[in-house]
Amino acid sequence: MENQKIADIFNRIADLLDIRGDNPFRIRSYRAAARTIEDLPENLAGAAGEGKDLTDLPGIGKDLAAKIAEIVQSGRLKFLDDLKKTLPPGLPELLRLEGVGPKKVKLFYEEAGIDSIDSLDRAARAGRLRGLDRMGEKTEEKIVRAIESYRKTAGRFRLDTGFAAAEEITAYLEPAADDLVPAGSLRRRRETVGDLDILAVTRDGPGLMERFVGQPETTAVLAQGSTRSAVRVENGLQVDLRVMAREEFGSALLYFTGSKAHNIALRRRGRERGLKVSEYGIFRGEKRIAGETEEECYRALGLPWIPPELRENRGEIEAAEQNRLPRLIEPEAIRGDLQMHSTASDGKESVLEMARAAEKRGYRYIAITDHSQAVRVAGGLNEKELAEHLKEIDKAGKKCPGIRILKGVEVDILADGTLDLQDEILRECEVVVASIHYNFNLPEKEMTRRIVRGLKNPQVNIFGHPTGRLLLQREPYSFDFEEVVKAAVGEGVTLEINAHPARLDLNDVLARRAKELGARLVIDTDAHSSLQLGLMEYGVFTARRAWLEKDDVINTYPLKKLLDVLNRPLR
DNA sequence: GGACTCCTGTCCTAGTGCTCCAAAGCACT
Repeated sequence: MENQKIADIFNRIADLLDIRGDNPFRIRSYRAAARTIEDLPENLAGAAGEGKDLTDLPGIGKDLAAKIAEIVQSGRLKFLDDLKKTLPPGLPELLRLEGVGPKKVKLFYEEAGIDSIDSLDRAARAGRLRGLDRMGEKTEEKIVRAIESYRKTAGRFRLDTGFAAAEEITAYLEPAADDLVPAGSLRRRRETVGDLDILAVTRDGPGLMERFVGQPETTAVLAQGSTRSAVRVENGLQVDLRVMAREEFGSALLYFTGSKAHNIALRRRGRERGLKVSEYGIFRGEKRIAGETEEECYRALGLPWIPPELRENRGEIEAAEQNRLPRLIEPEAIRGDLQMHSTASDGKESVLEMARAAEKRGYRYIAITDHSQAVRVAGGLNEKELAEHLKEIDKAGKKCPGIRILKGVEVDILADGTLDLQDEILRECEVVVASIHYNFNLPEKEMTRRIVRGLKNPQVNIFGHPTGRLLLQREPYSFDFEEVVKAAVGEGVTLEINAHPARLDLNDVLARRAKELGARLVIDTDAHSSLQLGLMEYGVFTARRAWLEKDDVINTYPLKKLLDVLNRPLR
């Protein structure tokens, strides 16, 4: 069992208790435990199985340890099952709406009988909320907007959720298949996935299908046939399995990888050449001329193989035809990570622990960039504390000679565009990441001015998570992207692709545009624990979707060249 | 519910801005 699954159960309990108005400290305990479990480098179910004492973990006492044991053993938790019965099933979902928290959910339910997104939507549109305590017209409008935004992304899942599900399912199916490849938007590494398409080759189709629909995760069988079956699994994701013959595997993979726009363009191209392109192969008349591999399918269409990340019909077919597809950046090209946190602010591990973990990954350098004072929730540092912390970083550096630990900070760009720390201390840093964590709601012009002013500070090297969006959760703040990129280019500021799968910010489209405008990029994990250093691959996926090559990304550079770009001396 | 300790009772992550409504909920990692 994945740690995430146990953490999800605790978070669900916290949500329900929150809506019921339970003891806030009890609620916090569940959330704290969930976070501890998410960040755990080892598998909790395994540890529990070996008889390890789970109460040694921070925030896990006797009660929660027993609950974990129950989850590991039975896959369920009676406490949660009982708790669920006390409230309508649609209530927790309301918490996903921006601007709606437990207090409002409780109010809506108890005073207006609202028990789902749909009923809330109807009530808000009918103006039936404004009679409630502290509710007015503005709040109604805000809720309608929040629901619209939520619905745009409902039914989609973050890429990491898709990966975890795909891994679990393919591992389970492996004994019954010769070949097994997840296709669809997951293979194209889109930031979110709708459903999961898995392709298989096997000599025993019915046996594989039996195993697929019977997997322990299944909550509903949507379809079951000899070549295609579909199920819904525990977290709501729909998974399709398709069994193909060996000779059509390539064309099927091509078809099911998509995107739809890419496929349409390929089929049109085929038709122009007198060919019929389908998931079963490429045919001239009745004769199959390609189908077993993707390479031969593309070749039959007069094209080199196109990496899945580019298959969006955004110019990749023309580029392939003219042999000028980009040489996309590879994960192995990454030499360091320029944004991460330590215990000095809200990270889970010390500078030294982060450095040693990064060294193990083969990195040559990292930057420790803890928060500045404005981010109080994260224990951000003021000038004096940062000065002390920089000394600590130097000390850690001496203990870990195999990797260069750059002194850094993630400083907030305040609402007026000034920075949250004085220039003198920023000058002591080798990497200054400037980011926005507050006042997201400025009008576009004001926000643009604010960012540009922030980036014009000569100490700033990197603009962190530039749009501020959280996937499936929070829209980006509004600003003039082109103007900001131009300012960044002019000031020598590098734009971040934040690799955290909840952010992926810049996204693929904007990162590509930034490159076109002459910007340099960096891929950072923003890790809050050593485990999260592994999120780098998600940033690389996004960079590949943005057509980026190795040289577009500064943390592929050797240290000397990197410092040169950062305009800092090599010490 | 956990941690710490006073072994039953107490405290627990700080504080600010925003919004929208008139005192408080929500968001911020």
